[in-house]
Amino acid sequence: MSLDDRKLEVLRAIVEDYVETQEPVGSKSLVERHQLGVSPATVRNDMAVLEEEGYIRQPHTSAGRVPTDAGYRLFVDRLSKVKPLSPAERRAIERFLIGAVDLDDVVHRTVRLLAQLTRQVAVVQYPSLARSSVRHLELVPISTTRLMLVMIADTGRVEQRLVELPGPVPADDVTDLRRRVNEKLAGQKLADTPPLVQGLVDDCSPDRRATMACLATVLLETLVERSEERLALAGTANLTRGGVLDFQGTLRPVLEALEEEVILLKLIGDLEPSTTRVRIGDENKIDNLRSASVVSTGYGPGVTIVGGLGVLGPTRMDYPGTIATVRAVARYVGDLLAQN
Amino acid sequence: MSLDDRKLEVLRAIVEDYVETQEPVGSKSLVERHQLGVSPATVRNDMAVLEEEGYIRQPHTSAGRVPTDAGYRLFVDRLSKVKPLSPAERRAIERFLIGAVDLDDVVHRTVRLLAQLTRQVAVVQYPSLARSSVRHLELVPISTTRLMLVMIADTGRVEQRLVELPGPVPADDVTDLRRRVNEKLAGQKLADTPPLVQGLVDDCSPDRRATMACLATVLLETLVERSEERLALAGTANLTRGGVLDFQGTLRPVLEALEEEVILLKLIGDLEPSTTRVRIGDENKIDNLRSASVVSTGYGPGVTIVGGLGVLGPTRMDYPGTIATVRAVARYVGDLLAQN
DNA sequence: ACTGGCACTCTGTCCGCGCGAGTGCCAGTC
DNA sequence: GACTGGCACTCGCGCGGACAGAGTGCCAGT
Repeated sequence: MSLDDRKLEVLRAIVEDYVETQEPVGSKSLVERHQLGVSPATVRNDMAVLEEEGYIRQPHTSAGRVPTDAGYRLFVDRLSKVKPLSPAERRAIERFLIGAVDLDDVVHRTVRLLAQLTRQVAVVQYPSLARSSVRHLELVPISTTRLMLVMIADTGRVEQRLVELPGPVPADDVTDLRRRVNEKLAGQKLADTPPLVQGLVDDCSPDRRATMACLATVLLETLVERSEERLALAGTANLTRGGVLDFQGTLRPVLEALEEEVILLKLIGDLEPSTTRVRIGDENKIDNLRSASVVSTGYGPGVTIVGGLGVLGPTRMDYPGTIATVRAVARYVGDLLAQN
Repeated sequence: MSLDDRKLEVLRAIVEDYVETQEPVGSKSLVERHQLGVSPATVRNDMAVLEEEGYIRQPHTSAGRVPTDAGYRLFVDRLSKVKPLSPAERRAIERFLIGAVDLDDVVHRTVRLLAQLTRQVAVVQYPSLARSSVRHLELVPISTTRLMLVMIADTGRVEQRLVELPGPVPADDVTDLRRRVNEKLAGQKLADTPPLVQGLVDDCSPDRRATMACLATVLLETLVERSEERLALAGTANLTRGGVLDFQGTLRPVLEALEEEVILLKLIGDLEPSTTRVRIGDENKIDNLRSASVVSTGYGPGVTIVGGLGVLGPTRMDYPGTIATVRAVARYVGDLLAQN
């Protein structure tokens, strides 16, 4: 049995009402609040069908209906219209992002902005090293046998690592190392560097090889293995919004999930399609987030994507509004990065 | 009326039982669980006095007693013995901190360790810039009119900022700038730098003065104003431990407070006395944290203190254990920093 | 100074009840 | 055939009373 237009309309009404009131919605109140042009009894029949198809369910016999994950899915895919941002929101975004002085600042401002606008938990991934190029590598002597390696990426990220050298290295040698390393690696995509690093060691004169090998190890760690991504998080207090009603009674599992960077990255960091992605309830495949939805998208200067950002909230969330906000913020951040 | 030894013993017993069971403790169960050598009736009299003095209170008439903030205070100051760490905990600390590769890593591992050991929310402040010295300043050309300024502090912190120059500057000039800046500032305490920065501009030849002035502005921001401290946070999920019982029903205010870096810094960042500090309930002067206690201490290589760390939990917390753990972790972190 | 006993108070819980919202179904109507 | 009005039914929820249990304060006695 396929769903005709009115049934879809009923589903949309249920989702909208439920999101707003947080209470199971019944047939009578539904026809009162929306111009469906039919009687409650008819709506009831439609509801029965929608329930059979798995889009809505009753918390208890003889209570109103509540959308299921599948119901939200259908709503997001086919029923919701994009909600344009209010001018006030646009202004808020602009005001908030102006005046950011460096990458850290941009990321922090963005994540707070997102949390504030969506009134949900916001996550912003730092520009991914895997998608960055090396802009410059700097070697700073700390002591005779220690160097600080500083890598500056074109996305603005700066990573540093301490290098323990096998023996004392004179200042001139450091200068030489710095030159060689930069000649070889500057401008390269991080992903392409490993063979080049190996080349660096091979090209070295034997007496310096040990030093270079040391440096190479740390370089590889910094450039590749350690490309473990960084994140910023804000708005956890928003989880307490809907009372304890959302998240089936306890925030525990959600807070736990939010502490795991790996999990968050999986949620927002899957950057393949450049479009906005919505994961509803079970769809995000993480037990702790059974009753949470994630709206995420990629961002970057121009069309390239260097990182992800998104928000997490109860499945019962204002999808159209959230999607619009996430998109808008991502676009503004992209523009901001493009200016650098 | 002063409190004799037995009354203090009763208070200690009440605190210990309440912390453990989370339930108001009555006179009968008290004599059962502790060898007080007197009858419940006697204990009741003592309790009446303790209540009069404000150390305990009854949630409702005819319920057991619960310690007040003042009760916990007295307990912490005079009644609790330091609880030595278990060998397992010592091992956990060592294992956890070994293998940290850089400052970020140290801080993150520490904060997670603290959260795990105390089963509470942990906060670690990055080594304060205000207490650091400049180790090296690096200028990296990004474009002809842009420099990246990277400051490396002796505590391992690395700060970067973008400098917009008034006009194109040739590479040689950058080298010169770098040399001058380092000659003047390297090795100086950050707090002492402002006059030196001014000197840098004054000493400059007129044609380069505009550039140097630009750089100086950013330097000052980076070195002083922007000494806004950084923090790491972990273990928020532990807030949900005692059910919703702690924190009078809602985590909301606590989560909100935890999002405010300023507030957290005030809590753990007051580094004057090098001893461990315990702030109980109202004592921390923040409305949102009325029902929370904070145990914090400073850490640093050797005897100097470069930052603070601590944990936050319900006033009903295991003070002796928490204090011991916080101290131990701070000492280990200090040792770790000293090695650099 | 401590103790045993007693009356009292209060909370939490369980039960039963009635209300109201909401449903499913069915017969009737357009 | 699709929609509607009506009706009986089901449940969750809130309310009030009764009850058990824990804990107290007080007092007289040792």
